[in-house]
Amino acid sequence: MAVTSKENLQKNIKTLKKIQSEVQSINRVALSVDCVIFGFDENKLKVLLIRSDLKKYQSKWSLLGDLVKPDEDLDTAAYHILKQRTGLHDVYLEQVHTFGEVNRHPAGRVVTVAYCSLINIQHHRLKILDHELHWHAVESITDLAFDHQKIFQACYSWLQKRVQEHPLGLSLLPNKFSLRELQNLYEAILNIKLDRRNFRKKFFAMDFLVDMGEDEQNVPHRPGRLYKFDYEKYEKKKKTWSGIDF
Amino acid sequence: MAVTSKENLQKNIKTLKKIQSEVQSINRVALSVDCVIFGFDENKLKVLLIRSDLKKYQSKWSLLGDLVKPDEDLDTAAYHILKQRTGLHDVYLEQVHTFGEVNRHPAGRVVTVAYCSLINIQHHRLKILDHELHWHAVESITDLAFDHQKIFQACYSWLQKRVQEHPLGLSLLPNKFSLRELQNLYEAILNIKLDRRNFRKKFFAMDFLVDMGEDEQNVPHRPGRLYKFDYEKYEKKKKTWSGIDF
DNA sequence: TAACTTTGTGTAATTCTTACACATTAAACG
DNA sequence: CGTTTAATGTGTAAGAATTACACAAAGTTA
Repeated sequence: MAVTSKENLQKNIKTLKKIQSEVQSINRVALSVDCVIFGFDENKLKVLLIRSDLKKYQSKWSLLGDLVKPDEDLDTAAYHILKQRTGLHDVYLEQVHTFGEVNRHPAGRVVTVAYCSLINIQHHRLKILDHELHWHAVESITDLAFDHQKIFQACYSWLQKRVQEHPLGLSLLPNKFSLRELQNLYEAILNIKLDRRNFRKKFFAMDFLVDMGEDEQNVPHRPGRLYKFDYEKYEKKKKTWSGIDF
Repeated sequence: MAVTSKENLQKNIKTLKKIQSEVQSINRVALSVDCVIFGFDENKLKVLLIRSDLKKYQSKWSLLGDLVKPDEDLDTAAYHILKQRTGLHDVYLEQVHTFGEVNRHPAGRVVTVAYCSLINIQHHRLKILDHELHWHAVESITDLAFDHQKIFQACYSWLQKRVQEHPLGLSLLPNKFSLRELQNLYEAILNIKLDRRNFRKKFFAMDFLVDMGEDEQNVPHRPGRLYKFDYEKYEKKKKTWSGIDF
Protein backbone atom coordinates (compact mmCIF):
# COMPACT_ATOMS: atom_id res chain seq x y z
CA MET A 1 0.00 0.00 0.00
CA ALA A 2 2.54 2.53 1.08
CA VAL A 3 4.70 2.21 -2.00
CA THR A 4 6.03 5.69 -2.54
CA SER A 5 6.90 5.50 -6.18
CA LYS A 6 8.68 8.37 -7.85
CA GLU A 7 5.72 9.09 -10.14
CA ASN A 8 3.35 9.26 -7.23
CA LEU A 9 5.57 11.64 -5.46
CA GLN A 10 5.82 13.86 -8.50
CA LYS A 11 2.11 13.71 -9.09
CA ASN A 12 1.63 14.68 -5.51
CA ILE A 13 3.92 17.64 -5.79
CA LYS A 14 2.07 18.74 -8.87
CA THR A 15 -1.25 18.51 -7.10
CA LEU A 16 0.08 20.44 -4.15
CA LYS A 17 1.27 23.19 -6.46
CA LYS A 18 -2.10 23.35 -8.11
CA ILE A 19 -3.86 23.67 -4.77
CA GLN A 20 -1.34 26.23 -3.64
CA SER A 21 -2.03 28.37 -6.63
CA GLU A 22 -5.76 28.10 -6.04
CA VAL A 23 -5.26 28.97 -2.42
CA GLN A 24 -3.08 31.92 -3.24
CA SER A 25 -4.93 33.50 -6.06
CA ILE A 26 -8.53 34.27 -6.49
CA ASN A 27 -10.15 32.08 -3.91
CA ARG A 28 -9.54 34.21 -0.91
CA VAL A 29 -11.77 36.11 1.42
CA ALA A 30 -11.33 38.35 4.38
CA LEU A 31 -11.91 36.66 7.71
CA SER A 32 -12.91 38.31 10.93
CA VAL A 33 -13.80 37.23 14.43
CA ASP A 34 -16.62 38.82 16.39
CA CYS A 35 -17.00 38.39 20.12
CA VAL A 36 -20.25 38.41 22.00
CA ILE A 37 -19.01 39.33 25.46
CA PHE A 38 -21.50 38.67 28.22
CA GLY A 39 -21.41 40.16 31.68
CA PHE A 40 -23.76 40.07 34.66
CA ASP A 41 -24.55 43.18 36.64
CA GLU A 42 -27.47 44.37 38.73
CA ASN A 43 -29.07 41.02 38.15
CA LYS A 44 -29.14 41.55 34.43
CA LEU A 45 -27.37 39.81 31.65
CA LYS A 46 -25.42 42.31 29.60
CA VAL A 47 -23.40 42.43 26.44
CA LEU A 48 -20.44 44.63 25.69
CA LEU A 49 -20.91 46.65 22.51
CA ILE A 50 -19.01 49.33 20.70
CA ARG A 51 -20.25 52.13 18.57
CA SER A 52 -19.58 51.04 15.06
CA ASP A 53 -16.80 53.01 13.36
CA LEU A 54 -18.65 52.58 10.24
CA LYS A 55 -22.25 53.71 10.32
CA LYS A 56 -21.46 55.77 13.34
CA TYR A 57 -23.83 58.38 12.08
CA GLN A 58 -26.66 55.92 12.39
CA SER A 59 -25.76 55.42 16.04
CA LYS A 60 -25.74 51.69 15.68
CA TRP A 61 -23.86 49.48 18.04
CA SER A 62 -21.80 46.51 17.02
CA LEU A 63 -20.01 43.52 18.44
CA LEU A 64 -16.32 43.65 19.13
CA GLY A 65 -14.46 42.21 16.23
CA ASP A 66 -11.44 42.45 14.03
CA LEU A 67 -9.91 41.00 10.93
CA VAL A 68 -7.88 37.86 11.39
CA LYS A 69 -4.27 38.26 10.35
CA PRO A 70 -2.88 35.73 7.92
CA ASP A 71 -0.51 34.39 10.55
CA GLU A 72 -2.98 34.34 13.42
CA ASP A 73 -5.07 31.44 14.70
CA LEU A 74 -8.77 32.11 15.05
CA ASP A 75 -8.81 31.54 18.79
CA THR A 76 -5.81 33.78 19.17
CA ALA A 77 -7.55 36.52 17.26
CA ALA A 78 -10.57 36.25 19.51
CA TYR A 79 -8.46 36.29 22.68
CA HIS A 80 -6.67 39.28 21.32
CA ILE A 81 -9.89 41.24 21.06
CA LEU A 82 -10.82 40.36 24.60
CA LYS A 83 -7.46 41.33 25.92
CA GLN A 84 -7.47 44.57 24.00
CA ARG A 85 -10.98 45.61 24.94
CA THR A 86 -11.38 44.36 28.47
CA GLY A 87 -7.82 43.89 29.66
CA LEU A 88 -8.75 40.39 30.75
CA HIS A 89 -6.88 37.34 29.58
CA ASP A 90 -8.26 34.54 31.70
CA VAL A 91 -11.71 34.43 30.23
CA TYR A 92 -14.14 31.83 29.10
CA LEU A 93 -14.20 31.85 25.32
CA GLU A 94 -15.81 29.45 22.93
CA GLN A 95 -16.44 29.45 19.23
CA VAL A 96 -20.11 29.41 18.34
CA HIS A 97 -20.78 29.74 14.64
CA THR A 98 -19.36 31.08 11.41
CA PHE A 99 -21.34 33.50 9.33
CA GLY A 100 -20.43 33.56 5.71
CA GLU A 101 -23.16 35.00 3.59
CA VAL A 102 -21.77 36.72 0.56
CA ASN A 103 -23.30 40.10 1.25
CA ARG A 104 -23.20 40.22 4.98
CA HIS A 105 -20.71 43.07 5.13
CA PRO A 106 -20.71 46.36 3.20
CA ALA A 107 -16.94 46.38 2.75
CA GLY A 108 -16.90 43.27 0.61
CA ARG A 109 -16.78 39.57 1.31
CA VAL A 110 -15.99 39.12 4.97
CA VAL A 111 -16.63 35.80 6.62
CA THR A 112 -16.82 36.09 10.38
CA VAL A 113 -16.35 33.54 13.12
CA ALA A 114 -18.48 34.34 16.15
CA TYR A 115 -17.15 33.68 19.64
CA CYS A 116 -18.98 33.83 22.90
CA SER A 117 -17.20 35.05 25.98
CA LEU A 118 -18.26 35.36 29.60
CA ILE A 119 -16.48 37.71 31.92
CA ASN A 120 -16.80 38.86 35.47
CA ILE A 121 -17.91 42.42 35.06
CA GLN A 122 -16.32 43.47 38.35
CA HIS A 123 -12.83 42.51 37.36
CA HIS A 124 -13.14 44.86 34.55
CA ARG A 125 -15.01 48.09 35.25
CA LEU A 126 -11.94 50.26 34.80
CA LYS A 127 -11.08 49.99 31.17
CA ILE A 128 -14.46 50.87 29.85
CA LEU A 129 -14.67 54.60 29.74
CA ASP A 130 -12.38 55.22 26.85
CA HIS A 131 -13.71 54.29 23.43
CA GLU A 132 -17.37 54.11 22.82
CA LEU A 133 -17.74 50.90 24.69
CA HIS A 134 -20.80 50.12 26.80
CA TRP A 135 -22.68 47.34 28.49
CA HIS A 136 -26.19 46.77 27.22
CA ALA A 137 -28.89 44.67 28.82
CA VAL A 138 -29.70 41.80 26.47
CA GLU A 139 -33.39 42.68 26.21
CA SER A 140 -32.54 46.13 24.98
CA ILE A 141 -30.42 44.92 22.10
CA THR A 142 -32.50 45.35 19.03
CA ASP A 143 -30.78 46.94 16.11
CA LEU A 144 -27.10 46.24 15.78
CA ALA A 145 -24.93 47.09 12.81
CA PHE A 146 -24.46 44.74 9.85
CA ASP A 147 -25.76 41.26 10.69
CA HIS A 148 -24.64 41.58 14.27
CA GLN A 149 -28.17 41.26 15.56
CA LYS A 150 -28.33 37.82 14.06
CA ILE A 151 -24.92 36.90 15.42
CA PHE A 152 -25.84 38.16 18.85
CA GLN A 153 -29.07 36.20 18.77
CA ALA A 154 -27.27 33.02 17.80
CA CYS A 155 -24.81 33.46 20.63
CA TYR A 156 -27.49 34.25 23.16
CA SER A 157 -29.47 31.16 22.19
CA TRP A 158 -26.30 29.17 22.29
CA LEU A 159 -25.60 30.45 25.80
CA GLN A 160 -29.09 29.65 27.03
CA LYS A 161 -28.68 26.10 25.91
CA ARG A 162 -25.06 25.66 26.87
CA VAL A 163 -25.53 26.98 30.36
CA GLN A 164 -27.83 24.09 31.14
CA GLU A 165 -25.23 21.46 30.45
CA HIS A 166 -22.02 23.21 31.45
CA PRO A 167 -21.11 25.51 34.33
CA LEU A 168 -19.72 28.23 32.10
CA GLY A 169 -22.24 30.66 33.56
CA LEU A 170 -20.22 30.83 36.74
CA SER A 171 -17.56 32.79 34.89
CA LEU A 172 -19.96 35.70 35.13
CA LEU A 173 -19.88 35.71 38.93
CA PRO A 174 -17.15 36.61 41.37
CA ASN A 175 -15.22 33.65 42.73
CA LYS A 176 -17.24 33.71 45.92
CA PHE A 177 -20.95 33.99 45.48
CA SER A 178 -24.16 33.35 47.35
CA LEU A 179 -26.82 30.98 46.18
CA ARG A 180 -29.13 33.88 45.58
CA GLU A 181 -26.63 35.42 43.19
CA LEU A 182 -26.26 32.10 41.46
CA GLN A 183 -29.99 31.75 41.08
CA ASN A 184 -30.36 35.32 39.84
CA LEU A 185 -27.75 34.53 37.25
CA TYR A 186 -29.61 31.52 35.91
CA GLU A 187 -32.88 33.36 35.99
CA ALA A 188 -31.37 36.21 34.03
CA ILE A 189 -29.75 34.00 31.43
CA LEU A 190 -32.71 31.72 30.92
CA ASN A 191 -35.27 34.44 31.46
CA ILE A 192 -37.38 32.29 33.79
CA LYS A 193 -38.24 32.12 37.46
CA LEU A 194 -36.91 29.20 39.48
CA ASP A 195 -38.03 27.78 42.77
CA ARG A 196 -35.54 28.80 45.40
CA ARG A 197 -35.60 25.62 47.45
CA ASN A 198 -35.41 23.32 44.48
CA PHE A 199 -32.65 25.32 42.88
CA ARG A 200 -30.63 25.07 46.05
CA LYS A 201 -31.32 21.38 46.44
CA LYS A 202 -30.23 20.75 42.89
CA PHE A 203 -26.96 22.59 43.17
CA PHE A 204 -26.08 20.99 46.47
CA ALA A 205 -26.90 17.59 45.05
CA MET A 206 -24.42 18.17 42.22
CA ASP A 207 -21.84 18.58 44.93
CA PHE A 208 -19.62 21.06 43.12
CA LEU A 209 -20.10 23.96 45.52
CA VAL A 210 -17.51 24.52 48.19
CA ASP A 211 -18.59 26.29 51.37
CA MET A 212 -16.18 29.16 51.95
CA GLY A 213 -17.09 29.46 55.60
CA GLU A 214 -17.96 33.11 55.05
CA ASP A 215 -21.15 35.09 54.73
CA GLU A 216 -22.12 38.01 52.57
CA GLN A 217 -21.22 41.47 53.80
CA ASN A 218 -23.20 44.68 53.76
CA VAL A 219 -26.54 43.28 52.86
CA PRO A 220 -29.58 44.84 54.55
CA HIS A 221 -30.93 41.48 55.68
CA ARG A 222 -29.73 38.11 56.78
CA PRO A 223 -26.50 37.45 54.87
CA GLY A 224 -26.20 34.36 52.71
CA ARG A 225 -23.40 31.84 52.73
CA LEU A 226 -20.63 32.22 50.15
CA TYR A 227 -19.52 29.36 47.96
CA LYS A 228 -17.07 28.77 45.20
CA PHE A 229 -17.35 26.31 42.35
CA ASP A 230 -15.02 23.34 42.30
CA TYR A 231 -14.03 23.13 38.65
CA GLU A 232 -11.60 20.30 39.20
CA LYS A 233 -14.24 18.11 40.74
CA TYR A 234 -16.54 19.06 37.90
CA GLU A 235 -13.99 18.02 35.31
CA LYS A 236 -13.67 14.62 36.94
CA LYS A 237 -17.31 13.93 37.55
CA LYS A 238 -18.97 15.71 34.69
CA LYS A 239 -21.98 14.11 33.27
CA THR A 240 -21.44 11.64 30.56
CA TRP A 241 -24.37 12.25 28.29
CA SER A 242 -27.00 9.66 27.84
CA GLY A 243 -30.69 9.92 27.29
CA ILE A 244 -32.77 10.61 24.23
CA ASP A 245 -35.03 13.54 24.81
CA PHE A 246 -36.37 15.56 21.93
CA MET B 1 -29.28 61.29 17.61
CA ALA B 2 -29.78 60.49 13.97
CA VAL B 3 -28.34 63.75 12.71
CA THR B 4 -26.60 62.76 9.52
CA SER B 5 -24.26 65.64 9.18
CA LYS B 6 -22.13 66.01 6.10
CA GLU B 7 -18.90 65.53 8.04
CA ASN B 8 -20.17 62.37 9.62
CA LEU B 9 -21.12 61.03 6.28
CA GLN B 10 -17.73 61.83 4.85
CA LYS B 11 -15.96 60.36 7.83
CA ASN B 12 -18.03 57.27 7.41
CA ILE B 13 -17.16 56.94 3.77
CA LYS B 14 -13.53 57.34 4.64
CA THR B 15 -13.74 54.61 7.26
CA LEU B 16 -15.50 52.34 4.85
CA LYS B 17 -12.78 52.86 2.27
CA LYS B 18 -10.13 52.08 4.84
CA ILE B 19 -11.85 48.85 5.82
CA GLN B 20 -12.35 47.99 2.19
CA SER B 21 -8.69 48.32 1.48
CA GLU B 22 -7.85 46.17 4.48
CA VAL B 23 -10.35 43.62 3.37
CA GLN B 24 -9.06 43.59 -0.15
CA SER B 25 -5.37 43.54 0.39
CA ILE B 26 -3.26 41.51 2.68
CA ASN B 27 -5.77 40.29 5.20
CA ARG B 28 -7.18 37.46 3.21
CA VAL B 29 -7.12 33.75 3.58
CA ALA B 30 -8.40 30.79 1.64
CA LEU B 31 -11.61 29.31 2.98
CA SER B 32 -12.84 25.80 2.50
CA VAL B 33 -15.73 23.71 3.68
CA ASP B 34 -15.32 20.08 4.72
CA CYS B 35 -18.26 17.73 5.07
CA VAL B 36 -18.46 14.82 7.44
CA ILE B 37 -21.10 12.73 5.72
CA PHE B 38 -22.61 10.04 7.89
CA GLY B 39 -24.50 7.01 6.69
CA PHE B 40 -25.95 3.95 8.40
CA ASP B 41 -25.55 0.52 6.90
CA GLU B 42 -25.42 -3.02 8.26
CA ASN B 43 -26.09 -1.57 11.67
CA LYS B 44 -22.95 0.47 11.58
CA LEU B 45 -22.41 4.15 11.49
CA LYS B 46 -20.28 5.06 8.49
CA VAL B 47 -18.56 8.08 7.04
CA LEU B 48 -17.98 8.85 3.41
CA LEU B 49 -14.32 9.51 2.65
CA ILE B 50 -12.27 10.14 -0.43
CA ARG B 51 -8.70 9.28 -1.14
CA SER B 52 -6.84 12.50 -0.75
CA ASP B 53 -5.55 13.92 -4.06
CA LEU B 54 -2.69 15.22 -2.17
CA LYS B 55 -0.82 12.68 -0.09
CA LYS B 56 -2.36 10.01 -2.20
CA TYR B 57 0.89 8.12 -2.03
CA GLN B 58 0.45 7.78 1.69
CA SER B 59 -2.93 6.18 1.12
CA LYS B 60 -4.62 8.54 3.50
CA TRP B 61 -8.29 9.26 3.34
CA SER B 62 -9.85 12.63 3.72
CA LEU B 63 -13.16 14.34 4.17
CA LEU B 64 -15.02 15.75 1.23
CA GLY B 65 -14.27 19.39 0.90
CA ASP B 66 -13.61 22.23 -1.44
CA LEU B 67 -12.58 25.83 -1.51
CA VAL B 68 -15.34 28.37 -1.10
CA LYS B 69 -15.69 30.68 -4.05
CA PRO B 70 -15.70 34.40 -3.35
CA ASP B 71 -19.29 34.69 -4.46
CA GLU B 72 -20.59 31.60 -2.70
CA ASP B 73 -22.28 31.34 0.70
CA LEU B 74 -20.80 28.82 3.10
CA ASP B 75 -23.93 26.71 3.28
CA THR B 76 -24.20 26.76 -0.48
CA ALA B 77 -20.65 25.54 -0.80
CA ALA B 78 -21.36 22.67 1.57
CA TYR B 79 -24.56 21.71 -0.25
CA HIS B 80 -22.66 21.83 -3.46
CA ILE B 81 -20.21 19.22 -2.24
CA LEU B 82 -23.02 16.96 -1.15
CA LYS B 83 -24.80 17.31 -4.44
CA GLN B 84 -21.65 16.70 -6.39
CA ARG B 85 -20.48 13.69 -4.41
CA THR B 86 -23.69 11.91 -3.50
CA GLY B 87 -26.19 13.25 -5.99
CA LEU B 88 -28.49 14.08 -3.10
CA HIS B 89 -29.90 17.50 -2.52
CA ASP B 90 -32.46 16.99 0.22
CA VAL B 91 -30.08 16.23 3.02
CA TYR B 92 -29.63 17.16 6.60
CA LEU B 93 -26.72 19.55 6.85
CA GLU B 94 -25.51 21.59 9.75
CA GLN B 95 -22.44 23.64 10.44
CA VAL B 96 -20.37 22.31 13.32
CA HIS B 97 -17.12 24.16 13.81
CA THR B 98 -14.50 26.21 12.05
CA PHE B 99 -10.88 25.15 12.12
CA GLY B 100 -8.43 27.92 11.55
CA GLU B 101 -5.02 27.04 12.87
CA VAL B 102 -2.36 28.74 10.87
CA ASN B 103 -0.54 25.60 9.83
CA ARG B 104 -3.37 23.17 9.48
CA HIS B 105 -2.93 22.78 5.74
CA PRO B 106 0.25 22.16 3.74
CA ALA B 107 -0.83 24.39 0.87
CA GLY B 108 -0.83 27.53 2.98
CA ARG B 109 -3.33 29.24 5.19
CA VAL B 110 -6.67 27.57 4.67
CA VAL B 111 -9.43 28.04 7.19
CA THR B 112 -12.07 25.37 6.95
CA VAL B 113 -15.66 25.30 8.07
CA ALA B 114 -16.77 21.79 9.02
CA TYR B 115 -20.28 20.62 8.23
CA CYS B 116 -22.02 17.49 9.36
CA SER B 117 -24.42 15.75 7.05
CA LEU B 118 -26.62 12.71 7.48
CA ILE B 119 -27.85 10.81 4.48
CA ASN B 120 -29.85 7.71 3.80
CA ILE B 121 -27.26 5.41 2.39
CA GLN B 122 -29.81 3.53 0.34
CA HIS B 123 -30.90 6.51 -1.68
CA HIS B 124 -27.41 6.84 -2.79
CA ARG B 125 -25.56 3.57 -3.47
CA LEU B 126 -25.29 4.25 -7.19
CA LYS B 127 -22.95 7.17 -7.48
CA ILE B 128 -20.18 5.73 -5.39
CA LEU B 129 -18.07 3.55 -7.61
CA ASP B 130 -16.41 6.27 -9.62
CA HIS B 131 -13.81 8.30 -7.81
CA GLU B 132 -12.03 6.93 -4.85
CA LEU B 133 -14.97 7.34 -2.62
CA HIS B 134 -15.84 4.85 0.12
CA TRP B 135 -17.86 4.36 3.24
CA HIS B 136 -15.85 3.67 6.36
CA ALA B 137 -17.13 2.43 9.69
CA VAL B 138 -16.52 5.13 12.26
CA GLU B 139 -14.46 2.90 14.55
CA SER B 140 -12.05 2.18 11.74
CA ILE B 141 -11.28 5.80 11.05
CA THR B 142 -7.89 6.45 12.55
CA ASP B 143 -5.50 8.32 10.36
CA LEU B 144 -7.01 10.84 8.03
CA ALA B 145 -5.12 13.39 5.98
CA PHE B 146 -4.26 16.86 7.31
CA ASP B 147 -6.20 17.61 10.48
CA HIS B 148 -9.21 15.71 9.20
CA GLN B 149 -9.02 13.23 12.03
CA LYS B 150 -9.60 16.07 14.45
CA ILE B 151 -12.42 17.48 12.35
CA PHE B 152 -14.05 14.10 12.06
CA GLN B 153 -13.77 13.57 15.79
CA ALA B 154 -15.36 16.93 16.51
CA CYS B 155 -18.24 16.14 14.17
CA TYR B 156 -18.74 12.68 15.58
CA SER B 157 -18.84 14.01 19.15
CA TRP B 158 -21.17 16.72 17.99
CA LEU B 159 -23.45 14.11 16.45
CA GLN B 160 -23.47 11.97 19.57
CA LYS B 161 -24.62 14.91 21.59
CA ARG B 162 -26.95 16.41 19.05
CA VAL B 163 -28.78 13.19 18.38
CA GLN B 164 -29.99 13.14 21.96
CA GLU B 165 -31.81 16.42 21.68
CA HIS B 166 -32.89 16.46 18.06
CA PRO B 167 -34.25 13.76 15.74
CA LEU B 168 -31.67 14.38 13.04
CA GLY B 169 -30.57 10.76 13.32
CA LEU B 170 -33.67 9.68 11.51
CA SER B 171 -32.26 11.12 8.31
CA LEU B 172 -30.03 8.08 8.27
CA LEU B 173 -32.95 5.68 8.01
CA PRO B 174 -35.41 5.00 5.22
CA ASN B 175 -38.72 6.81 5.56
CA LYS B 176 -40.34 3.69 6.91
CA PHE B 177 -38.44 1.89 9.59
CA SER B 178 -38.98 -0.60 12.36
CA LEU B 179 -38.32 0.12 15.98
CA ARG B 180 -35.45 -2.33 15.93
CA GLU B 181 -33.80 -0.37 13.14
CA LEU B 182 -34.31 2.81 15.07
CA GLN B 183 -32.79 1.32 18.16
CA ASN B 184 -29.85 -0.10 16.23
CA LEU B 185 -29.27 3.36 14.87
CA TYR B 186 -29.08 4.96 18.29
CA GLU B 187 -26.96 2.17 19.62
CA ALA B 188 -24.55 2.60 16.73
CA ILE B 189 -24.32 6.35 17.04
CA LEU B 190 -23.98 6.43 20.80
CA ASN B 191 -22.03 3.23 20.97
CA ILE B 192 -24.09 1.86 23.85
CA LYS B 193 -26.69 -0.85 24.42
CA LEU B 194 -30.23 0.21 25.17
CA ASP B 195 -33.08 -1.68 26.80
CA ARG B 196 -35.53 -2.65 24.10
CA ARG B 197 -38.70 -2.18 26.09
CA ASN B 198 -37.71 1.13 27.56
CA PHE B 199 -36.50 2.43 24.23
CA ARG B 200 -39.83 1.58 22.68
CA LYS B 201 -41.76 3.06 25.56
CA LYS B 202 -39.78 6.27 25.31
CA PHE B 203 -40.31 6.73 21.61
CA PHE B 204 -44.00 5.96 21.79
CA ALA B 205 -44.36 8.38 24.66
CA MET B 206 -42.84 11.16 22.53
CA ASP B 207 -45.66 10.51 20.16
CA PHE B 208 -43.84 11.41 16.97
CA LEU B 209 -44.00 7.98 15.36
CA VAL B 210 -46.73 7.29 12.87
CA ASP B 211 -47.84 3.68 12.42
CA MET B 212 -47.71 2.94 8.70
CA GLY B 213 -49.98 -0.08 9.00
CA GLU B 214 -47.34 -2.23 7.35
CA ASP B 215 -44.84 -4.79 8.55
CA GLU B 216 -41.30 -5.54 7.56
CA GLN B 217 -40.76 -7.83 4.58
CA ASN B 218 -38.32 -10.64 4.06
CA VAL B 219 -37.07 -11.00 7.57
CA PRO B 220 -36.41 -14.54 8.83
CA HIS B 221 -38.50 -14.04 11.94
CA ARG B 222 -41.56 -12.23 13.09
CA PRO B 223 -41.70 -8.97 11.13
CA GLY B 224 -41.79 -5.69 12.98
CA ARG B 225 -44.16 -2.81 12.46
CA LEU B 226 -43.06 0.05 10.23
CA TYR B 227 -43.28 3.65 11.34
CA LYS B 228 -42.41 7.03 9.98
CA PHE B 229 -41.40 10.11 11.92
CA ASP B 230 -43.80 13.02 12.04
CA TYR B 231 -41.49 16.00 11.61
CA GLU B 232 -44.32 18.50 11.52
CA LYS B 233 -45.61 17.39 14.86
CA TYR B 234 -42.08 17.48 16.18
CA GLU B 235 -41.62 21.05 15.04
CA LYS B 236 -44.74 22.09 16.88
CA LYS B 237 -44.16 20.20 20.09
CA LYS B 238 -40.43 20.19 20.35
CA LYS B 239 -39.05 20.41 23.78
CA THR B 240 -38.46 23.83 25.09
CA TRP B 241 -35.27 23.44 27.03
CA SER B 242 -35.27 23.83 30.73
CA GLY B 243 -33.33 22.14 33.45
CA ILE B 244 -29.83 22.58 34.76
CA ASP B 245 -27.89 19.40 34.58
CA PHE B 246 -24.13 19.41 34.45
C1' DT C 1 -37.74 45.98 70.31
C1' DA C 2 -40.60 45.65 66.37
C1' DA C 3 -40.79 45.49 61.46
C1' DC C 4 -38.62 44.10 57.36
C1' DT C 5 -36.25 41.26 54.22
C1' DT C 6 -33.97 37.42 52.84
C1' DT C 7 -31.79 32.97 54.27
C1' DG C 8 -32.17 28.20 55.27
C1' DT C 9 -34.58 23.89 55.54
C1' DG C 10 -38.16 19.21 54.72
C1' DT C 11 -41.78 16.53 52.99
C1' DA C 12 -45.43 14.55 50.28
C1' DA C 13 -47.22 13.92 45.57
C1' DT C 14 -46.03 13.15 41.07
C1' DT C 15 -43.48 12.02 37.23
C1' DC C 16 -39.69 9.69 35.03
C1' DT C 17 -36.44 5.97 34.77
C1' DT C 18 -34.84 1.52 35.23
C1' DA C 19 -34.78 -3.39 35.44
C1' DC C 20 -36.73 -7.32 34.08
C1' DA C 21 -39.90 -12.18 31.69
C1' DC C 22 -43.12 -14.35 28.85
C1' DA C 23 -46.36 -15.19 25.14
C1' DT C 24 -46.64 -14.30 20.02
C1' DT C 25 -45.49 -14.35 15.14
C1' DA C 26 -43.41 -15.58 10.98
C1' DA C 27 -39.79 -18.05 8.41
C1' DA C 28 -36.74 -22.00 7.87
C1' DC C 29 -35.81 -26.62 8.25
C1' DG C 30 -36.34 -31.33 8.61
C1' DC D 1 -46.75 -30.18 8.93
C1' DG D 2 -44.63 -29.79 13.20
C1' DT D 3 -40.59 -28.15 15.44
C1' DT D 4 -37.03 -24.93 15.87
C1' DT D 5 -35.29 -20.38 15.62
C1' DA D 6 -35.21 -15.52 16.11
C1' DA D 7 -37.14 -11.61 16.72
C1' DT D 8 -41.50 -8.75 18.07
C1' DG D 9 -44.73 -6.92 21.38
C1' DT D 10 -46.26 -5.94 25.98
C1' DG D 11 -46.66 -4.46 31.77
C1' DT D 12 -45.30 -3.75 36.30
C1' DA D 13 -42.90 -2.75 40.45
C1' DA D 14 -38.96 -0.30 42.62
C1' DG D 15 -36.22 3.53 42.71
C1' DA D 16 -34.84 8.21 41.39
C1' DA D 17 -35.77 12.77 40.22
C1' DT D 18 -38.82 16.64 40.06
C1' DT D 19 -42.23 19.63 41.63
C1' DA D 20 -44.95 22.38 44.73
C1' DC D 21 -45.19 24.44 48.82
C1' DA D 22 -44.63 27.09 54.39
C1' DC D 23 -42.35 28.43 58.42
C1' DA D 24 -38.60 29.52 61.65
C1' DA D 25 -34.10 32.04 61.97
C1' DA D 26 -30.79 35.81 61.18
C1' DG D 27 -29.39 40.01 60.41
C1' DT D 28 -30.53 45.40 59.30
C1' DT D 29 -33.12 49.50 59.90
C1' DA D 30 -35.95 52.71 62.26
